[in-house]
Amino acid sequence: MKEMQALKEHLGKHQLKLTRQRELILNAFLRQEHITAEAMYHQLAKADPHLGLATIYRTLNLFCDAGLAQARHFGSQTKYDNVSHKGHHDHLICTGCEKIVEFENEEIERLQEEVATQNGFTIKTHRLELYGLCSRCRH
Amino acid sequence: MKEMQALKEHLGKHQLKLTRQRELILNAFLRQEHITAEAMYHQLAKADPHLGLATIYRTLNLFCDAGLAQARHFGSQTKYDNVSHKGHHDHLICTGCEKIVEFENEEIERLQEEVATQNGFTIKTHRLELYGLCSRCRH
DNA sequence: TATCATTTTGAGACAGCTTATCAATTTCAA
DNA sequence: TTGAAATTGATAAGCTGTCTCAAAATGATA
Repeated sequence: MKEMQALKEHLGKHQLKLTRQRELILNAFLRQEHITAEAMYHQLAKADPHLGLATIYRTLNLFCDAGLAQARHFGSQTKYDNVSHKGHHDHLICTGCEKIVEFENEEIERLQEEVATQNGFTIKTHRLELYGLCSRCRH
Repeated sequence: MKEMQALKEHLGKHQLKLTRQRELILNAFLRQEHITAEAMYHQLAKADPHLGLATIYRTLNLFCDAGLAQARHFGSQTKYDNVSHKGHHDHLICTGCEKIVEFENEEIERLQEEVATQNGFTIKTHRLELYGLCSRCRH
């Protein structure tokens, strides 16, 4: 599993340790496209009733540092996106009803690469969010 | 000033009143491209030391309802964008040295509109961030 | 201009989400 | 196996934003 390898590499580089909790949370996280800490807390309560919410937050933030996850703030909550499902999932967000529609557009991706190259950058990940009103909320 | 007109129109339609505070906050807001409630609170402390933070929040949210402002959640804070400023730029962010390069790409913007239309959305604003390494940090 | 129902304000209490604290536990290199 | 260092769990604390409510301001009406 390449995500586990990536995590181990990050841990090694930063004198961090691989724990049972981190493995557990990573496995659960990889099954998601995006999830909140709170949702993961409830989801993992069965597997480990003593797993603390703080540990979930710490670990998800660790995944962000390791490049496995990306935090997205919406409303008052933070959603953690699974980066391995991403790059092909940008978001259309309705500011009226908070509905989120995922989309992919290869042409946009290509132009992003172009812009990056022009500026001497090598893209690792990106975030594209379009905010507006869905057809229902426009009326 | 057309923003003041728009505000008055909105107030009239909703049985709301024009107050000294709302005028003060609007004038300050129009000078900004985007600002947080907290920042505006400090900025206006000189003009009116008794202006409450809750009033700032209420008023900025009112501007959103009136279509003058657009709230965006950024990190743990909410930024209120001045809708009348349209010089929008996107960001290239180096994860090595945290350098930020601003760019604009009309083609990407056009494609965004296209995607939104296909999904029945009307875009009000967007956010595009490309994360990667700049030429210096790649080595 | 005076009246007065309605809206708004300011100050602080409150609520939701996230992070900090810290003693106890776990990891992992030696 | 040992022990320094990192991590955990439980909870306190912090931060941002909203709610409450008595007092003040607004503005339609007379």
